[in-house]
Amino acid sequence: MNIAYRSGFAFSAVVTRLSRLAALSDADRNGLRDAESLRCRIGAHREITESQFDGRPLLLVAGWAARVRIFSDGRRQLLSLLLPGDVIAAARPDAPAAPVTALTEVTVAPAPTAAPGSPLDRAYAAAAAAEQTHLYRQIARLGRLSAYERLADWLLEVQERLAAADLVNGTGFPMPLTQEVLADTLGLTSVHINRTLQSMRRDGVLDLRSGTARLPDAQHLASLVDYRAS
Amino acid sequence: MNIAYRSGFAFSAVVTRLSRLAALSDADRNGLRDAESLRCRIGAHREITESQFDGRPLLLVAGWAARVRIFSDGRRQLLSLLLPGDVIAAARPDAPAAPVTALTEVTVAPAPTAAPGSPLDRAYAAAAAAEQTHLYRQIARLGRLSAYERLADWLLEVQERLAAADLVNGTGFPMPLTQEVLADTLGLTSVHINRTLQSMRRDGVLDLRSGTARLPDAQHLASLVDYRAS
DNA sequence: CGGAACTTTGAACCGTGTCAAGGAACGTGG
DNA sequence: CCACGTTCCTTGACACGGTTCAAAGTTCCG
Repeated sequence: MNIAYRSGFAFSAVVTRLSRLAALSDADRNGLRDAESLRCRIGAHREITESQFDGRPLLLVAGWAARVRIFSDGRRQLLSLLLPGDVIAAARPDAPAAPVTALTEVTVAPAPTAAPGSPLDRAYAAAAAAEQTHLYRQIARLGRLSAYERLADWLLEVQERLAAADLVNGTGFPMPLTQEVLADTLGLTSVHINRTLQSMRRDGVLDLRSGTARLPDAQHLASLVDYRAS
Repeated sequence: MNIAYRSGFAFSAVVTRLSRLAALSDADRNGLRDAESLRCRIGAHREITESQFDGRPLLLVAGWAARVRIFSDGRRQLLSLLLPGDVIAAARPDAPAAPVTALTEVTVAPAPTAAPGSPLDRAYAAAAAAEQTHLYRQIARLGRLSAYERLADWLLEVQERLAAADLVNGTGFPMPLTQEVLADTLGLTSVHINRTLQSMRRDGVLDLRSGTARLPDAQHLASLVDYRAS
């Protein structure tokens, strides 16, 4: 019962998130606590591999990460965003090169193994299902939405996902990505991201300063992209 | 042992595909045969729901299908393509509206349940993993590739996936989609798909006639999109 | 105080969309 | 077997959203 544990805010994102996916048992919660003691910090821009913990899946305790595809000519696309409380599935050896990269400084811990059918197991399954939903949404975003709409839809998704880990409060939510990373997420250029962000600010639908975002009119953004909250 | 079974080519796509994902046991193969007798045909443009077989996942025995997102203003995006041998996972009730639609006439059968750890179970898991890989690839395609590149990458993917079900032969492979459906797959317009297809034909890298495609220079297409076959 | 990383701005350019119309292919019924 | 309607494919002219290139401004941090 060390200091890190007692102050333990860093871990609460994981517990909060997973608890909402399935009612965890005490055994599950203890397993998560044990895993916490093994947590480790990874600097921004570093690659995250499961090798730290002999190939087990990881829990993203704090910070933002993403699965990234880089083309040989330098083009880059973020495939899937990983937020605190998300599970980083073990990469299959045959998988094509799509490493997970830390977008900010990141804290990870090994995911405790769950007994089949246990609440924790169901939470993992629900997390995997949620990730698939995010992939579908990203596809629709890239395929059919304009730059303004892509940003609107993405901001709504991030807000909702962070809320699931209790990381949204009255003043908004953390948004630590640079405009260039945002561009690689949304399939645009950083120049155009910049212009689009400004037009959202002008419209009074976005307040983004010093790494914190607020959506004063989420309703309106949602109507732009016919968004159904889950 | 009815006629349909003995001539049973329709089913071999499923068995072929799953056998390559994991060495199936005889019990698994028998289960697939039993499932076959329950197969049912669904017309093009009809929605495919699991309700036909009390909510169990389905096997796509023949024909093409896709998970589709339709926006309220009519925009449409195909999220994930389903080819013969693919597993159509049961939709979770909380899932956002992304129904599976038959793109051609389609034959489905209920997926036999697999004992945990059995070869069939591993085949299902591998199929799910493959689907996730396809989603990542679709994201990279939509986010960072030009129209010409998107088509090249998509054609290569389809060829490879159909080959996994033994549906590619010397004369090419089936490609029954209209240019409009192709547009909704690749996030483009049908007019632009048309122009891009023509330019591929002019370049001698695509032969597409009467529902059959051939890629005379797959190598070159692969180099365009730095493609690594799996 | 200096440098690196990030954001902002402008002007020109281009890939893709839009709109509109005509042509080919295909199935269906007389 | 032809006539017809429907669906799909093709083409042209033009518009526009987003990119490119280049440079200046800002913020942050050592």
